[in-house]
Amino acid sequence: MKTLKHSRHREAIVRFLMTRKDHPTAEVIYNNIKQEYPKISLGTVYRNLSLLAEIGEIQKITCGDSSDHFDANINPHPHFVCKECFRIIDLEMDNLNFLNTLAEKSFDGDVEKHQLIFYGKCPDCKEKALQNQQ
Amino acid sequence: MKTLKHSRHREAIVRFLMTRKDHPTAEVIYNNIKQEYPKISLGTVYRNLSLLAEIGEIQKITCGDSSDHFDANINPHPHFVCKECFRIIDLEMDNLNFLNTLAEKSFDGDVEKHQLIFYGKCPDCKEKALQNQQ
DNA sequence: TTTCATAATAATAATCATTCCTAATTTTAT
DNA sequence: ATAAAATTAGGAATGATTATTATTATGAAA
Repeated sequence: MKTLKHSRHREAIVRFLMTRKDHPTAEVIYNNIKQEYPKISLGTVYRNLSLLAEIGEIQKITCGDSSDHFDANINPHPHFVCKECFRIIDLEMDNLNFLNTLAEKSFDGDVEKHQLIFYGKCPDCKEKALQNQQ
Repeated sequence: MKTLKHSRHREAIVRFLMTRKDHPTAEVIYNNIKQEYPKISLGTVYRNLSLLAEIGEIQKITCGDSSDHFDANINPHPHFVCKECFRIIDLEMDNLNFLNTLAEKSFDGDVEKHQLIFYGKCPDCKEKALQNQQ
């Protein structure tokens, strides 16, 4: 197994990700890190994001749009995706681990984790729709 | 709004999808339909899959691997993805619509639907792992 | 603190799924 | 049958992501 060496870039990626609640894409992360480290390359961002997700330090979110999103909050929690503005919102719901147990009762496999994504209209877009009606 | 015209290809795609429980990718669907309609093009498969998903006649499943998968069963149900063989399995669980209600209580948006994917080891891979231990 | 093995990187090419484009064909309402 | 509009094949284009390679940075051991 490969031993990790310290990397400023990787550290910066995690640090940046921890400041954001909106689950940015690799591209967005790249553009932001570039301000601190102008020479960083997009490939480095992708490589480190994969690595970090693999070792479980961050979480990759695949919500159905064209790009993957990343979340520094590895505590299992559901997400909401707005079908209008495509923003991703963390939902604060009670612990849903019981779903894994429930799933395991329905077949013979081992369940380790789950990803739960809700789709609909976010508070902002809901509000805008209401205003347009009047 | 565009009115749909009848299309043998689109019909064949739906018909094929209904015979499968394994949620094939566009590529797999293409290779199978090709045996009945050798001149069909991959673009046609993609276009029709998008269209069918849009009008709600089929369902697109984005589970985190490189390709989208498709399901003719539009009745909401959770999926299981094996982290070893990557197969997708339908889970037969009790109705989980209450999750949408629960989610709506946690913020101000409108929830229309959800996608629930469990990850772990499928029955076959679990069995294989056991045999290798002995 | 030098040395050295190896991880990490920049830059860029390559890959792969998916979408777009266009001219030709099919469908269907009249 | 006619014509408008949807559908198609074939291939080019796009866009996200991964792979490649030569160079640089890191960290353990001497």
